[in-house]
Amino acid sequence: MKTVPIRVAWLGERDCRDCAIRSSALFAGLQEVDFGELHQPIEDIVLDSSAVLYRMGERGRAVFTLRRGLVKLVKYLPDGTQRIVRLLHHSDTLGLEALLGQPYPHDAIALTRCEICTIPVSLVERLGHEQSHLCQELMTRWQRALAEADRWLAEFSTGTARQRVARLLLWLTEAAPGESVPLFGREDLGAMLGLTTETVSRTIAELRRTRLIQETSHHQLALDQPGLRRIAEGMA
Amino acid sequence: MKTVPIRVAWLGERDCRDCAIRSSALFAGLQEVDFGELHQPIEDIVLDSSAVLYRMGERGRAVFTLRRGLVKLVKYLPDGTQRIVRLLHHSDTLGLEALLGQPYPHDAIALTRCEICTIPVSLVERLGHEQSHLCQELMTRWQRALAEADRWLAEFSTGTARQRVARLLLWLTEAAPGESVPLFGREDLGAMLGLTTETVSRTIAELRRTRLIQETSHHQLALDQPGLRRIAEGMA
DNA sequence: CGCCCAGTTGAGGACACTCAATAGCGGTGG
DNA sequence: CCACCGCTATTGAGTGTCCTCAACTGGGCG
Repeated sequence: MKTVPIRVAWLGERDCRDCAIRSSALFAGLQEVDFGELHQPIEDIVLDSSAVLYRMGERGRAVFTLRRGLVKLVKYLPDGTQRIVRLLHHSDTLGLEALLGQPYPHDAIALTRCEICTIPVSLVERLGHEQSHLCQELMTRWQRALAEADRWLAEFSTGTARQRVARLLLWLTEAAPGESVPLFGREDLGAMLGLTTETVSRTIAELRRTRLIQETSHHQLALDQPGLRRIAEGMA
Repeated sequence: MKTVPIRVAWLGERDCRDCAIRSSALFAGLQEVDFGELHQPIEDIVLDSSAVLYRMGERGRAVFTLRRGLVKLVKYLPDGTQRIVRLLHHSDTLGLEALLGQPYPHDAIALTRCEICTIPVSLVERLGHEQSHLCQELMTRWQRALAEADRWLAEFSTGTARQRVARLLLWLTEAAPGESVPLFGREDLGAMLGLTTETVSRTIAELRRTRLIQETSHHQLALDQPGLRRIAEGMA
């Protein structure tokens, strides 16, 4: 269990009006006029892979919108082993617990280089009083998180190692359509799937031998999606 | 895959003012005056064990507060096997997805006899416009659900069969402190823990032999909590 | 009374885990 | 520039757990 120092590059502040993911961002429903209120404190940061966004137990003063990259949420069992309970990607929201004044319930750690919007809780609260639409938007975030959690449980903790790995790879293509799939460290994959690093390694090696996955460049994969889908569903 | 007919006993309508779990219920924060608005449409129903509250895919027009009993949320994998993704108990909220106009994402099925408040979505929406406090309350519900989901993943899908069963039994005592623990069918237990019915059966039998659990009456257990805790943490 | 379903138990095998040794890769320093 | 170190990934052998298939038991209910 090692700690990675936070390395943050400040991109400077920007206006949400110009944000590339505005349509899927937290303030999507607000009318133009509202943006006047919030152009100051929102900050846009970049995290390197394996940098820590926040730690479990920290009292949060911000929620985050993930603009680019992948973030893992990590829980630790009593015996010290870690379990990755969810993966967040483009346009997902992190740290909603802060809105309720609660400490963050996981470690949030970047799996790839990430761009992240930092939104102070105070700002959301201020807007929340006037904008009942924001409430709807927030609930949608919660709901999405919950749906992902359920799916995670159903797909990535059930079935053989081959099935789990196949499902995870397919999930990763869905998460970033068109882009090539990043291949994570075996330890992370194991923690996501409830498997040991050795088992994951063997499984990946076998998928490679049978040409269902191919490494196009450094830690980037091309998938045989139909083939993997057959495996994921247990038809192989 | 069999279907169980809904058996519903209508208790008649009642005023939330008198509700026994009002302090933990959805409208906890509303001032007295607000109750005038909502004494009509909230209904209080009773479900027998294994009755269906709602089915996955149904377009929901109500959210539910569980006043008494246990409810399972069931998802079905592509191959038809079922997985119980969460258990709900006293004062939990179900079907929040209906507030977003979405279909329910699971089957909700009573595991014990249940008392459940049915709250029309229209009512929540109506109140939501005036009461920003309600928004906070709703988010708290979402958050609790998510925390449970994460815990579920970490505790009940990891470790040996003995550990999982022990953790689930301990969870059940937490969920209803003081009361005796209900022992579910082996099939349900398996679906909760990602194990087969046979494995669960063997494990339960072994726990019984080693006196860590004892059947006090029909499907009711007394637990050796310290002993089970040792197993749950892997110290046995 | 006998059926039916749920639970139990057994035998055998498959799969994933453990422990351990090796191979590859990147970075550092001589 | 190359040798060395450390870390990650890979591979192997052996073991243990859980799954599968199957037979049997017992209680509840028609």
